[in-house]
Amino acid sequence: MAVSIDAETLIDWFDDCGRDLPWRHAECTPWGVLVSEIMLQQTPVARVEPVWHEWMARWPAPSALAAASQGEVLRAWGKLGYPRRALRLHEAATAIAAEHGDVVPSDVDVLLALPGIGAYTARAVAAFAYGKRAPVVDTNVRRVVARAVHGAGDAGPASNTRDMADVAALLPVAEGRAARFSAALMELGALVCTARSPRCADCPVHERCAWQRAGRPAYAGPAKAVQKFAGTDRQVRGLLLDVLRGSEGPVWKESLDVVWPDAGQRDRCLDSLLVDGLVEQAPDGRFALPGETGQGVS
DNA sequence: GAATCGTGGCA
DNA sequence: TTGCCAAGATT
Repeated sequence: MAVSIDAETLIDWFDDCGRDLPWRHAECTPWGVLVSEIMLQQTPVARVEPVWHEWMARWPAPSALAAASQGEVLRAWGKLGYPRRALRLHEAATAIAAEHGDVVPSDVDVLLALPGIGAYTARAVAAFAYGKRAPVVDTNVRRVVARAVHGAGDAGPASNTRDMADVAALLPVAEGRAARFSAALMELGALVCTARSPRCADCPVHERCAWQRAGRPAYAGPAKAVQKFAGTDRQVRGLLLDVLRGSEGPVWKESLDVVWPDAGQRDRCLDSLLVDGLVEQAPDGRFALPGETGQGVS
């Protein structure tokens, strides 16, 4: 019999200790929740919060974002990272405005059909914006479940089907409680059951924690792939895009060439940015953010 | 399943 | 200083 997690104990802790984040406020719209979830993908809360506020003031509904140009959206995305998220969110907003009456869908399968929305985000929106009962599995939840339920030091490689089944088995039956529990589970992983040095002394569920009972054994699974950054295409693409974000209009290639010494890698990255639709080239040969080549849309 | 895709803070 | 890590999605 697998160890479980007492939902009410965890929810009580969440009520007391959960962070007061703006997208958790009662007056936050489903659109606000969706924007937050996209921005928070692989990105720390502290970096997201100010940008999220700007976006909500500027684009309070999907149709408002849809009316903006891709360049404006990329500029407003700033340095949150993974800028393709911004383009996909723009696409999703366009679809929501055109096909869903400007209302963020509440159905998981409908959400999954939108660009940039995967297994996690679809269920997070369904749960946090609409109070639905769905297994919301992110990196925090996977770690908490690995420890509290399975007694492992950390989660192994992600397996969507297995991980969601694990979490589904923990969810309270009542819809409202399930959504609250999901938020609490994530928050526990973010604040207490952290990756590096978990604060077990402050954990509301440590009494029943399988990892605690097993003597907190070290993680025994396969080594996690460490992502390099320095010298990768990701870094070069970031440098190139940063030039365009910081310039008023289109720039000549010389302005882009200065950001990286290796011409081969530089050109390859510029090509990939063009392919991804993150950069456009004007007829005169200059480069700009999409929609800002000075040639109009038509 | 594995690789790829940004950025910056912190131990 | 440097490696690890942060509310993933897509191919």
